Amino acid sequence: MCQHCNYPELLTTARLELTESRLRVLEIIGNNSFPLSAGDIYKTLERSSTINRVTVYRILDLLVDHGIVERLSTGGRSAYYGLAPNAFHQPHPHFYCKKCGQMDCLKPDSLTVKVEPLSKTFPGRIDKVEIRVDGICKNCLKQN
Amino acid sequence: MCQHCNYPELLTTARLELTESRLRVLEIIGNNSFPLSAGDIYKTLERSSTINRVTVYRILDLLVDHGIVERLSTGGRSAYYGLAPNAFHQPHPHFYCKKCGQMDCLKPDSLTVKVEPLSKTFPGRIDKVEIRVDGICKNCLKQN
DNA sequence: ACGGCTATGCAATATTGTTGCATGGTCTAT
DNA sequence: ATAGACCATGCAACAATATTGCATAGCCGT
Repeated sequence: MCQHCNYPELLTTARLELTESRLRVLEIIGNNSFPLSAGDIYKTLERSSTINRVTVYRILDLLVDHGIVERLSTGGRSAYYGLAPNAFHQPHPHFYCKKCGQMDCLKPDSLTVKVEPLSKTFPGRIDKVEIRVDGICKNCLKQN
Repeated sequence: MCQHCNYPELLTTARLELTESRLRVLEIIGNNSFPLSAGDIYKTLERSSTINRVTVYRILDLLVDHGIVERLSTGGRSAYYGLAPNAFHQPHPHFYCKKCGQMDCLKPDSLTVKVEPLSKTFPGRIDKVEIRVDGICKNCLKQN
């Protein structure tokens, strides 16, 4: 849950038309404390009113392209989405539970990496560094 | 290309039946300098003799479960596979080119992360830490 | 050689994501 | 206010990736 982000403003600042669907997608992502899959987001939206699955994918692509939302990979099959780093959100690593598929955010300083040495010598363009911890979450450990 | 790994031995040490198909899958992964997708592996195998796509997926799952092969996520849609860290292979980060989908291995010490502080306080089980750099590779940069 | 276990194949299905086209709404310039 | 252009959304079909259930055939220990 983000106390600071103004979602309509995030959209308009990126010069994106402010539509009901886009705002709802962004709110779901921003108000959730952990990243969600496209399917999760679609199902949540569907509960309150109808929206097309394709529209959700397109909005997600759009938000990612404009740097408002971040697409995260998991140890599993589908991508997860969370608010992209901005003035209120530092980049941070994630934890993926191999058992239940839940993805959690870790504290920004719990794991850090120095990119400079690599970026000085790397011949390509570096856009971002993703750190993901895989394992079994507390809850799933208990169940065994 | 791995000069040190004995592939049949890797299989038998893990108490896995040594079959032609498993060995071929493992050799393809081990002899390649960068991780491959399941589809890549399947296509390569198909060129020399027939094998079922499902068999490839099952062998990959098996090798991952037994810690011989490592499943890597990408910024893209499918998982990639490389030799798992062992006596001859240190864990290392990877680079994923968003444009061509090529996945490359980076030097083990090019980016490192200290896990201990996290593992001391984290309530779940930590199996591995994956570091992936996303961007555009040298070749794709040239093409623009 | 026999019985059981395992690896593989095949077909069907599931999941996730994408594309092409139609429609309807919004914005801008007149 | 209206026309034209543009854009967001929906719908259907498709594409890529992965999984499941069941059949078969091969291997292994007795």
